[in-house]
Amino acid sequence: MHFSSQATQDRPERTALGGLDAIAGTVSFPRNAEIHSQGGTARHCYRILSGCVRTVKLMEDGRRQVNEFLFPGDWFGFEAEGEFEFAAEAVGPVVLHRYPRPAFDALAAREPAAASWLLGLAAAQLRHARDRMVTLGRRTATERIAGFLSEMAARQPRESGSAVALPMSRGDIADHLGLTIETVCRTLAQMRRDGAIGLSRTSFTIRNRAALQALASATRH
Amino acid sequence: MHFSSQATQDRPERTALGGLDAIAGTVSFPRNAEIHSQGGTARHCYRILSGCVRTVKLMEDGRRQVNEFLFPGDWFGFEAEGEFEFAAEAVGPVVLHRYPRPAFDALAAREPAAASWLLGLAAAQLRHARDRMVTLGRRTATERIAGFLSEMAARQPRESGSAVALPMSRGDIADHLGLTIETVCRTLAQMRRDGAIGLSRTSFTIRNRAALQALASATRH
DNA sequence: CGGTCGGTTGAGCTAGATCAAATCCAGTGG
DNA sequence: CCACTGGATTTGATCTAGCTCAACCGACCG
Repeated sequence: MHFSSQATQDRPERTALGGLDAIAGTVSFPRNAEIHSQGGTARHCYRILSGCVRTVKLMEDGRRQVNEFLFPGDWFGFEAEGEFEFAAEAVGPVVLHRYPRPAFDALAAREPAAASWLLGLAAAQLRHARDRMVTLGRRTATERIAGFLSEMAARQPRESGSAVALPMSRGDIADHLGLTIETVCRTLAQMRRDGAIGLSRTSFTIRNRAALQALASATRH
Repeated sequence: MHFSSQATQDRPERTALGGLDAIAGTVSFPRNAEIHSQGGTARHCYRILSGCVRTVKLMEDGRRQVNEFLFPGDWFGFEAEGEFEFAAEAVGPVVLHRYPRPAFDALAAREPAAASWLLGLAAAQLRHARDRMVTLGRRTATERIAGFLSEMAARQPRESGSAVALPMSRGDIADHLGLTIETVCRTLAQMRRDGAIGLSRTSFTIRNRAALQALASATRH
């Protein structure tokens, strides 16, 4: 899978896209605050400075899909045209840079470097979204959870063997992976019993990377 | 859901992006031929002139995910960086315009209009991919099938009430919706029995649009 | 110290998968 | 034109991964 791109694509802002600094505003949100709503007018796009954001689609009857978890350096909201197709919510306290869409779009239209950087960003998110379709369409609960833990570990730079933060709730994880809270709990508990991971409410450690990888891509039958 | 964008975004080619014509080659593929392979070097991107293409991800053990079905006017392969993350295959006989990536990328880097058109294309596919995540993560088999039929009907311009082509096999549909062939068959048969659709192997007709819409977005419980 | 809100665990239940036959064509050859 | 053949589709019977319902736990908070 590909996760590398999102965390590293804030670079152009400091080089070819210096113009972005000029239009950025800094905003903060507390835990569970709505940064923008599903269906709301897309007036800004955002880059995360600190904290974790979830993007959420809600069905009329309350079923929920968490499209992605976003971390410092990640951008969101730039692909909306007119209105947001999903809500963005703060998982914990977050600080963001916020860019007004008119100025942002104008910069992309004017600066070829900005446009191509933005295209790369969209392409990376598209590739990531397609990986997730395989997960949601064809993987078992154990594979989904193991893959999710691996992704979290890969996206959080830290010394190997140390704890990986799980800032989001079990419900968020369930709605991200197309499972229920109970299945997430049970599967995590089983992995702990098997010695693959250490587990606490808000973090985990990889005890046996090979076992976790095996679970993430188990060949069926 | 959004499907409109893909079928209409060949327009700039005839206006601001006249340069694309100069680098296009025309190629044909027979039924089930591989247009490009998963993991192959991304030397071209493509636009469909006629026929239907499926983009496919294959897991090591043979589980398959059909990311999308593409129709005349749709583009694919432009978001690959280095190598393709999925294979593209001809559902039936297809004719394509093929664009060498170096020339294509150069045009996008040079022409702001080309870049912004391409960004719109990527953004549309991203929004579509995210709609599909809700389907794959949270919808029932009946909702998936009803939604799929509605999408096919919306994407194939034709006089209302006439038959909608289903050029792809039941297996393709199953792998697109994260179901099995048997579930696809049974669900379609049930909808026919309920009078919502007329059904043949390679097409269907909408007999009762309201009933189909209701099935596509049934409120659970 | 009691309340509340996540999280965990247990006991069935069911939508959809799996396994197993038919059946239906489309294409082929006579 | 018709019989034949192989893959695609349909239908039936059964199984099970993951869901639902329910109870309990435990950390944090005022």
